[in-house]
Amino acid sequence: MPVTIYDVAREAGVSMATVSRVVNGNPNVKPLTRKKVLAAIERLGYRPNAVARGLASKKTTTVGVIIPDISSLFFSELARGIEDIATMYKYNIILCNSDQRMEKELQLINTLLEKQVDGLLFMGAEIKEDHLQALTSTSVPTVLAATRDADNVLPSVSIDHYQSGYDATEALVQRGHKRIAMITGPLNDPLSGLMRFEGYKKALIDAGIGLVDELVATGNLFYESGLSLTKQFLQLPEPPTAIFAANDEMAIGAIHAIQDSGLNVPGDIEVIGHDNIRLVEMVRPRLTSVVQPMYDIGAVAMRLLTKYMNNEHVEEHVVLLPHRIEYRESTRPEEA
Amino acid sequence: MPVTIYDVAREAGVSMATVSRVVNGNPNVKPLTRKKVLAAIERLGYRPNAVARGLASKKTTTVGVIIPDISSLFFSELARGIEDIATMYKYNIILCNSDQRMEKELQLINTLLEKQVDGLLFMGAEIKEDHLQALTSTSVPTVLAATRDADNVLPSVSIDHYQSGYDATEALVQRGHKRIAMITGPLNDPLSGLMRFEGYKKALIDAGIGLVDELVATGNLFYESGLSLTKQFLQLPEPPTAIFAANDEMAIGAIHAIQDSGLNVPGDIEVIGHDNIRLVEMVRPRLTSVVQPMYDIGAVAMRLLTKYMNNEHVEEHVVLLPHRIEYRESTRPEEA
DNA sequence: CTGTTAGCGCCTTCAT
DNA sequence: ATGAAGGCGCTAACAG
Repeated sequence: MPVTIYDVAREAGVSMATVSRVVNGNPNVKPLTRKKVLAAIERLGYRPNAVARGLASKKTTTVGVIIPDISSLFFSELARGIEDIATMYKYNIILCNSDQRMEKELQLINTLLEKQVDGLLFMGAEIKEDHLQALTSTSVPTVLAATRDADNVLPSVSIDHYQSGYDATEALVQRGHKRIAMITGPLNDPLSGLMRFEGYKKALIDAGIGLVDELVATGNLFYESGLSLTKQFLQLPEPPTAIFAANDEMAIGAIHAIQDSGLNVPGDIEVIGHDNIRLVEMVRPRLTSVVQPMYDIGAVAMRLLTKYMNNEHVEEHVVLLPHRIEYRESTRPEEA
Repeated sequence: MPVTIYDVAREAGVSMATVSRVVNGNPNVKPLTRKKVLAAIERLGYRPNAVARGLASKKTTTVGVIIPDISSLFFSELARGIEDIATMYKYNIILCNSDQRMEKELQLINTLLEKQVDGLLFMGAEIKEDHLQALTSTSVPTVLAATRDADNVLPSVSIDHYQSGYDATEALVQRGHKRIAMITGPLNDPLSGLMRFEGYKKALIDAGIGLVDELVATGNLFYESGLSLTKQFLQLPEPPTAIFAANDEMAIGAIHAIQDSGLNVPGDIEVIGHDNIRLVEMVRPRLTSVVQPMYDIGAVAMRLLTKYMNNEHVEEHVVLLPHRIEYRESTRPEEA
């Protein structure tokens, strides 16, 4: 039923090799011949079969993308960066949600390899030995986006989470705060969880303040957890005067908890978030946040992957993108 | 280099057909033989080539998904519903952003068909003749999600946008309002734009209020437009006492504009949004909104698609999911 | 229950 | 510049 390259060849009075050449833009075709073939293609409504092409050429122009949760504000932005660059380089993406479940992740890697993707883009929290094993035992190139394996064996694109945690805390220190609370992410996440927390601790120590256990709480990155954990902070005999939350959603929860208790942000308590998702502009006061360039991470990761798929030389296989703090109304102007 | 079904056959001392059978779970294999084959597969680390399988079987277990923008709060939720059900039925999805540009949409349809997807899930605003043409001239089944073509020629899953606009407005009418403003979506979008607006008009007329031009503004669905358009409303000699925004982002913008001008929500002005994205819980006051079940629309659309791909009988090819209003603090309790 | 044999639609040398 | 022919790895009758 569907028209094949063979039908076109017959219609145009040439061989299938010639049709293949014009379809693939091979210059070794006489203009007149090309024209005939093009006409036949048009007449028959020929549409190349990418699966057949994939089998013959061993390239699918498709990359697999494993993402924790596409409905997340954070990851969907990353995904957009990935897809845009993929499109630019003529790749399509197969998108899979992993919910960060290791078993699912490993199974997805396998499925995607079965589908003969030309490359793999992996997002997740912790990269364990099993991941490395699965990802390095194939010749299909892989790039990690917004994460990194401990020994930097895999190419990756991310920011320095230790430093970003440090910077956020330091900004609060510089505003004269002594009681700076942190709502961390899950600590089994080495980067967005642990590293940001480590940065926080170091900044406190460097400031001669030191860590106070009661000012640290571990959240789950969702709004509600920022809300409830902050309420607990507020019941302390001596509540914090500033809060650093490991992501923006929790930071916004913190703001609301503070406001609900009749206090003012930033007047009574300053709040700083992390990631700078679009939401930060959609609350009052607008949230000061550490900018993690999600879109760019996705875009750069995909670009890097194209280089590997193309066997191009790459200078640095671990790229750290810069971060910075975007100041808004949830913090006061810095003290002089 | 890679191990093929043929290698496994040799290793196990059987024919490739037998290997194929055990790989595909065909019951017509003696247990002992199956065991031998499985052992050989294990030993060789065989991984089936889905591209070859696709060529031979004419099934790719992959569906194409065309979405306006995966980074949107609205569509990413839809996408998650799609992907979850796809996974449940063993399909993978190729995800493509269209930005609702017709040219891009048509080109994506073509690319996805070249890739031999088993089905197509389309999201977008307006379904034009060209779309219909492209989508109906192939035997690959298509389902529209969160949209619908005017003549219902294609299967679709959505809500009744006319009714939802009507209901939102009526809720405001019932609260005693006479000056009810609406911030519409782009009116070239027949459903989320035009239909909701039509519902609004009808509700006003039914209430004996009638349409007031100065109380209608067209936004672009983004927060900023809700913010700025509401500011304009507030400068009217006689500002509205209630606002219905065509989506939640604009509604939140409206709330902030009202608050910025020193007025109270819902005390001075009530606000109602549309869609019920996760954001509605993350503002103060929390936003009353018309629930459009994004996740379910995606899930149901995908489920419907599996039926078509499977040649199952379907009762109703146009499904309208129910909507309702979730009341929160941006509206006052209904007057008795 | 198992093996044989054709393709699936295209790319890609290798000749010409 | 063009054609012929051999796969790519697997499924799907069809025999047996």
